[in-house]
Amino acid sequence: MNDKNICDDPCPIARCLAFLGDAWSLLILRDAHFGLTRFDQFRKNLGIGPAILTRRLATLTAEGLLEKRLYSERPPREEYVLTAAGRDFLPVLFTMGAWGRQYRGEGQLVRILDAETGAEIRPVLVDEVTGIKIGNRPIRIVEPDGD
Amino acid sequence: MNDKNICDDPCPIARCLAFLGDAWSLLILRDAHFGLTRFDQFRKNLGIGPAILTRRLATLTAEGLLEKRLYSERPPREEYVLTAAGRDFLPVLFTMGAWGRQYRGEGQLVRILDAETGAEIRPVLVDEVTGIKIGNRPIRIVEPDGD
DNA sequence: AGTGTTACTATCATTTCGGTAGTTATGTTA
DNA sequence: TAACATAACTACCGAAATGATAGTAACACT
Repeated sequence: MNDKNICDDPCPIARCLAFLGDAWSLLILRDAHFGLTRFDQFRKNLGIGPAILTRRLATLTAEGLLEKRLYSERPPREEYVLTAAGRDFLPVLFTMGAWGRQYRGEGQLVRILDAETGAEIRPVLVDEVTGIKIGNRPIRIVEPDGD
Repeated sequence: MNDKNICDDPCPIARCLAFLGDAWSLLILRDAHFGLTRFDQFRKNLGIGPAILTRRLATLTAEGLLEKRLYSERPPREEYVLTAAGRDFLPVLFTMGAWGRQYRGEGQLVRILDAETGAEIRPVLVDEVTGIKIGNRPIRIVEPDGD
């Protein structure tokens, strides 16, 4: 799993996985979407070791999904907030959640509601143009021309 | 990252990540969706070591995303095919791909077309009931009742 | 001065990874 | 029939990553 190789990969899935291919990063992003911003909030909520958390936050920041923001000058304290790229990662988390709910849904699960209507959100991936669900039609992969 | 702990986690995203939280597993699933079924096909296409591939395939099989199928009796040879749970994982890969295309799209990328119409597929995650894009409305998380 | 808070860094045993070589069971070729 | 090829692995080992705990830095509060 070498980041450099993967970033040259013409597959957009591989590009995404180049640095987001581990569970901690995705769980950190999940928590960031649910409102957490500070080191100790992530650490306590995830039960992750501080060294690993530091490294993951640094990667997510370097890759532009999180941004450091000073929230106190004295003492100097920073928090991590989602960037546009980080916010746009939400669909990935939702889609994973939908799969987990369907295939690993034993027992009690967290529910995700529309904050205003209170209706449960049921995410479905569709084609933007046709509105047809992804997976219902055969697909064809086209490799890019040799440079 | 202990599987047992995470499987008790009430978050469906964490449940999904419990065993799918690494890049190789997701890339194997991607290749399975693109038609690969055999050990050596995965190994050559991914450039993954055989020991790791064996472990990942075993996990994906044990977790019900892939299924072993005998394709030759003499010599005995098995291949790996997607189950329903594996096929339903496609939206996760597509969503990752959409993010990768938008934020890591430098240079040439693979394109994914509808096999019949030839139109490029543009995946969007929407709420099944309202049709509104995920991310456009505030959400509320509801923890399950304490058993 | 002593304690608490927040965001880390340092250390180290254990685990996992990645790469190469070898194995098993068989078909194919000379 | 001996040698080679193929497919799907297993064994091994050095390197890297992980996880857990302890310690540090910069302050505020009492």
